[in-house]
Amino acid sequence: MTPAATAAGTRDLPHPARDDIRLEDVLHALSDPVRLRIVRDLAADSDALFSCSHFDLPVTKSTTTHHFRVLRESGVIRQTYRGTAKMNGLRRDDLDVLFPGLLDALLAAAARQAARVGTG
Amino acid sequence: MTPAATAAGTRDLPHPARDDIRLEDVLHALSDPVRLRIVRDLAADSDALFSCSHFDLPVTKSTTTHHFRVLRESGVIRQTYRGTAKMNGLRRDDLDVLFPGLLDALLAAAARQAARVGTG
DNA sequence: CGGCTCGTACGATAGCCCTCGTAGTACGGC
DNA sequence: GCCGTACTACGAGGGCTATCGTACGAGCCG
Repeated sequence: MTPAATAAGTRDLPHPARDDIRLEDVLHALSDPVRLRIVRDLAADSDALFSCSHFDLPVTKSTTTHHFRVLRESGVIRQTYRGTAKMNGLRRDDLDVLFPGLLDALLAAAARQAARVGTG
Repeated sequence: MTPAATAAGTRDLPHPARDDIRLEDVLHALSDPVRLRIVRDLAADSDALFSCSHFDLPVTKSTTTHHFRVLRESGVIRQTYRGTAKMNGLRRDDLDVLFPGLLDALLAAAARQAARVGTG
């Protein structure tokens, strides 16, 4: 009902401000295998936005919603409605300002482990 | 009672092998403020080994033991007995081989946040 | 309008985790 | 040998979390 939300069915979702993003929350969000995989997939095509249903995760839809919310509330991803779909994208810009090099190091570490163990 | 442990009171503690260290476990270990602080303190004097009681943590001794064990079992620190004291050191060598640049990025991120928020 | 798909909300359950207190073990010094 | 120090083990409690099922709202298409 907010005047800003009147435009083209764009419901807003609560995101933490950049300065409210805490490192512990980011690390906790990424310490779950399902969420780490989501972030890796999002980073693969960094510019593209994927809907929640685009991912093939070994959990139900309810749990998927939960994981995406954890990622959003920790400041790792940005979610915007596009019609009935919810598009997800990394908050790479904000994370790079707050913690330069961290995201790349994390993604590289995840990729390295996936190649080593075969979990990706 | 093992023959190897007979030498000079060196009780052994179970550490994960380098190839058994999992990124998710490392991130989970570091997602706790107390443990993140321990790691930051250990990294400050990277060569030195500190006993558990060296740290001034806002938790009891039992909880401190618990946190050090989580850090050890996740592969972040190495613990060795030295008489009655237990010396702690970062496993920087192993972590750098597994995840190059990750530890430095994490420490830099933690330092940056501490400077920003004043939690350090 | 009717139905379809996408995602949410709510409740429930089970497991994990942080915290602590108390009791106990290992080592060093007197 | 005895005591103090450093740390551990065990058990308990309280809270968070991951997971699910079911029921529901929001937008699109015919």
